[in-house]
Amino acid sequence: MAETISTMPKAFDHRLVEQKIYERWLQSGAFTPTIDSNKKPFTIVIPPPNVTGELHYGHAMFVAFQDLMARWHRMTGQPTLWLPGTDHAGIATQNVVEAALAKEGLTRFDLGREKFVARVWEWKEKYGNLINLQLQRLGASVDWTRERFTLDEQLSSAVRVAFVTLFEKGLIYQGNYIVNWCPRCTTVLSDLEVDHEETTGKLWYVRYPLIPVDQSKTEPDYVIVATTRPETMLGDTAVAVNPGDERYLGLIGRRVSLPFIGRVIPIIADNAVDPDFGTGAVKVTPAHDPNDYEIGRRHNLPEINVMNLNGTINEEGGPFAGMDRYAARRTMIDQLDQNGLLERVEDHVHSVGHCSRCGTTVEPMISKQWFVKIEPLARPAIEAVRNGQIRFVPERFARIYFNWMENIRDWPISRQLWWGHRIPVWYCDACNEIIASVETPTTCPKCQGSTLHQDPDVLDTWFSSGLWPFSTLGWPKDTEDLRYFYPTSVMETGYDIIFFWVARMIMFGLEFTGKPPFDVVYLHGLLRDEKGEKMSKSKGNVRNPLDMIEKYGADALRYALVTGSTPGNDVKLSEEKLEGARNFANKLWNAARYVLTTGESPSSAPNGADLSTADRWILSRSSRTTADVTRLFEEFEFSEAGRILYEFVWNEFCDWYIEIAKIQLRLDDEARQATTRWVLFNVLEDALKLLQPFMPYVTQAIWDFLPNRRDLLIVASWPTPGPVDDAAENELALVVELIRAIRNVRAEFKVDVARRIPAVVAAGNHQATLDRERTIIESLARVNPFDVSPEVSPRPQPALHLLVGGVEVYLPLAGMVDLEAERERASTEITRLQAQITGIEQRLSQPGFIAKAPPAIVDRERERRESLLEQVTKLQERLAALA
RNA sequence: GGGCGAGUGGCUCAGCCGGUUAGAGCGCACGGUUCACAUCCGUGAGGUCACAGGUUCGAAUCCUGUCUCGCCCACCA
Repeated sequence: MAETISTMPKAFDHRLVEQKIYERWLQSGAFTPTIDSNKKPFTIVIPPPNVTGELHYGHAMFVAFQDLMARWHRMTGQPTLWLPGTDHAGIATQNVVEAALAKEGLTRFDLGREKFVARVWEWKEKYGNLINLQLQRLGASVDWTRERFTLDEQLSSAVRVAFVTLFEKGLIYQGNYIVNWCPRCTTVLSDLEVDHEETTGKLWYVRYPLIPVDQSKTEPDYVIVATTRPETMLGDTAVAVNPGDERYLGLIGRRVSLPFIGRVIPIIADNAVDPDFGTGAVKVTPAHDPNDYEIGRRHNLPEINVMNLNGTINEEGGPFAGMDRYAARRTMIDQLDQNGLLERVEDHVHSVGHCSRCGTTVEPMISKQWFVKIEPLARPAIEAVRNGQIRFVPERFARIYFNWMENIRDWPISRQLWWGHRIPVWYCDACNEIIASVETPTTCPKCQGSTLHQDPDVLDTWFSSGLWPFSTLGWPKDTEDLRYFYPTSVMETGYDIIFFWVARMIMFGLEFTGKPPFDVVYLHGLLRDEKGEKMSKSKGNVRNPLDMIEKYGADALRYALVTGSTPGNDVKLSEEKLEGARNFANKLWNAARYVLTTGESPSSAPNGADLSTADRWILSRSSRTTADVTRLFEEFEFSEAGRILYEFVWNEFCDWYIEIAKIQLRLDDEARQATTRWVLFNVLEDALKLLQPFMPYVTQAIWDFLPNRRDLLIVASWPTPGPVDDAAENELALVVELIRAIRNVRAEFKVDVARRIPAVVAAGNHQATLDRERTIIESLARVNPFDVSPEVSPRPQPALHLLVGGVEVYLPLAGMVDLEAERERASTEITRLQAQITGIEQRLSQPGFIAKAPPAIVDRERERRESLLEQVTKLQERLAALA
């Protein structure tokens, strides 16, 4: 497969390689794991994207993280399954299709249920395919042979089994309760599907006429109540006051007449009433307010629903029947005002619930719905996290999870929608028996009647998503996949769906499989645009990841998404960041180009004694990087791993080792050349392996050029770190520092880049090192001659003077040395060093430091002081010499 | 009303289970077209780590409080 260097373009062009490489991955079968009972698998099920539309950046982020994990684990030899699929996304998809229909001037009712659902399926086909295409373009190493969709027959059967199981355990019940109702979607919503927004509304003070008991003139003739939703007064069935409120003591038990309707309703006492709010008297509308609902239940008040499902007033609303709720509100206020029943109006800031899918103001209403009794499911789900069976990364989200789970309320699961899993409940027309059944029943088990009709509602889309980690693997059947890959390893998703999804998966996983569905919940931050705004279609700041892939490459996008952030913290993505990542991919590409031009790597590893200091240094750095990246991956610190790889590749391998390698290869020394090539290839290969999870395309593209490469990089084995070589690292650090210092003065004194300057070095005990590395120093610092001896006497004069560690360098630059400036430089440096010494001495003399600080720290401080003092001495001698 | 996160060079962010001289990328300044790369190379400037207390031999890092920004939760008629 190896291509030749001559075909390697000067810059990495992702457009030329990405799709071909993906094709090869597919053909290789590498994405499909081989089940091996001797090996522990690594499993991630994808958070199924909604088939509402195309993927956006946020999806690209989870792809980047999950693919990184999958690719890494695959290379460590674990059978790795990353299972793809999509979510039918009930209300969301129904709404987008309805919106599309609206453009044709149609509603779903014009089509009817069957045809409408067919339309949604067409939509699903289109966007499901687009999503898959996008996943491929992103390089997702998902196992397409196991692709799932929440409405697949198998998954639908899982839904029915789950429902019936809960039903039979008494954990699913049907009831009339107050729920959130979206009048536009005409469906119930769970609390989570309601977004609350601070809104400045009005508080209307309305007079409710008291029914007189005697004709005494001293009593008031009405009670004033304050309301933000006057239209709901049509359904009032009481006025409530706090039992301790002295103002109203005499009125409790009295009755008022409800304006417009004339209904006579009692004044009751209830502790839920806050005497300090409004007038201290509150209208009670059990059918349209959650608080009032509770009060109503406590006092056995009638529950009068005054609204139709579309938000218009129903026949209970008397004169307002048929009007929209807001039109009714305006009309009622006008009339109250005209009749002298409106006491006053105030501005009032309160939070108003909106449908999270369409933005319509939600109406609390009493409605008959199916609910999951959640507490019995929540308890073990809390415990599983508390006892560490499931770990949240970052940990703080566990507290958020606990807080929600401990205050959880029953979950309304029925939805008055057409797109979704039909509730597996049938009603017998003859005897009204309720039949929950996995298979469609034909006769009523109670009366044997054969006229049955199915509940028209569908299930909340999250009901099926909650089963996803195991329904995708075959549950409720006891499949080989389920046995092998479940529980899954990591659930990687955004922190915004902890309640919607993560919590439900944990509850359902424990309930239905007896096991936590995953070991770790890794939560990435949310992606924001360069201004820090949440990306959303309504804001118009969503960009198609394909555009960015086209421009910068999938590798760049992925690298940019994974680095420069911490788990759980939001990420701002700018094009500058993508550019940087693209440049990094190109840097790697060019490093590889260079390595390839050097020829071929010797087939056998060199004898350790043949390695130069620089060889040993880069191999040691490579080992350290390998160990660090592996550790960071294990700790889910992907960003940090990406950063150290960047530094290693760019700053160590490219900036230093390759430059040194060029020198070593120029030497007339075949053994040295061979060794250098071996090191170049060796380090490059490991770097490619380590970067494969971040940048799978460019690394594979380079891999293809390496000689004797048959296998794909994706199935190469993860590198194991070799030994570290502290001696080599220290020696090269000195060499680098020395070269930098010389370059620094050259730049400062504007010495022509090409010009070689002489250097005289007093190396002290670094004599051997500098002698050995002289070729490198001469070449990279452009010095010649490079005159090294333990001590220099006499000192060159005039000359620029540098102090690097314990090494003194004299640069006798004819005509450039200004004695006064040199004195200045030396004394500035002395001042700087003295300040450091003073700092250290303060530390050392602080009471307790020597006694309490770890000895290693104390020793280090002492050594530093010695070294600094030595430098100061040298500088003082220098100063004296300049005088 | 409760909770969480953030505040570090011009910008975007690391570091934060305490310990040399607080790092990176971008931007900026100066200098570079020879043999991997101008999507580049070399050199440099730039930070009272939001503020105030405290703990400690030692604090960007731990504790308390304050301010600013963002987010989440909550049945504010």
